[in-house]
Amino acid sequence: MLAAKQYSIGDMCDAFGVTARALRFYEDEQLISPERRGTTRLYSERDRARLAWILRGKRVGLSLADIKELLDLYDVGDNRRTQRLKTVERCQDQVDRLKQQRVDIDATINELEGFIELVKAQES
Amino acid sequence: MLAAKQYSIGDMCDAFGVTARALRFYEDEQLISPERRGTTRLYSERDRARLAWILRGKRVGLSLADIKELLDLYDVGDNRRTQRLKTVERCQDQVDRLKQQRVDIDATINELEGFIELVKAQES
DNA sequence: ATTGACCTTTACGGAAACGTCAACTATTCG
DNA sequence: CGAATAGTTGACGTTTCCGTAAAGGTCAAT
Repeated sequence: MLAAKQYSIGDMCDAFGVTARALRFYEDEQLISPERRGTTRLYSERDRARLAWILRGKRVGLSLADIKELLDLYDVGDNRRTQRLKTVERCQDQVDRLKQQRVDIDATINELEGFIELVKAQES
Repeated sequence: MLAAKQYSIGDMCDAFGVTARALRFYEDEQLISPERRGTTRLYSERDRARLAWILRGKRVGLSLADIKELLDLYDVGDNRRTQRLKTVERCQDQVDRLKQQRVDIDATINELEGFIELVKAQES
């Protein structure tokens, strides 16, 4: 047992709604590094988890560079004190950014919803 | 009285933290259209309000094209029924997108904060 | 009249994040 | 075995959002 599932690039595309080109690009940028059987890529559960992270990161406006940095931070748990402080700092920065972004989003939602009501309220 | 305040492009840059290049670009893209005294741009309060909208739109991940569309919708209040329905529909789409984005942001914040705690918890 | 600050237009440049061929290879199905 | 299907690596193209000169106009102050 324990036959750690593997997925083809096509499987990944279907599952996540991304193109193969994008996956290869992420690999070029070192965001994921699937195994190879010969030249063919084989994605593991871990790769899937990372991809999910990547895509969510993108949706919240992180650059691929940001995402790579955070994923790398996740990977190395063996930090020394100074490094760990930097890690925390970088993460905290992103958290702060995201919180501000949430404020902006709420404001935009409110404004749009207000406008929608206003338009709806016009008699035809 | 009623001397409707005007702002130079430099004023706008200072007030909003954008470059003049950006403002001219937005004008090219028809997101704002300040008056001219000769060739010099004069921004009104309305222009300021629009710019605030633009910048917040950007921060929440809208493209300039999206923003232009929404601003244009705001402008024409004189719609007919079918047009109004489309307006509402387009706005609602954006609202839905933003709500999903907020979910993503919350998830990402949680994950990052969890990770921060984890890193902090390591004894040095 | 000259300097300096601020403004103008036009135009080329550039990173980010892929899309889109092209030209092969590897595997599989009938 | 031969065609179809899925995968591979470049290499160049595309869109968005401005940055960055280049080359000069305007106006107040010295």
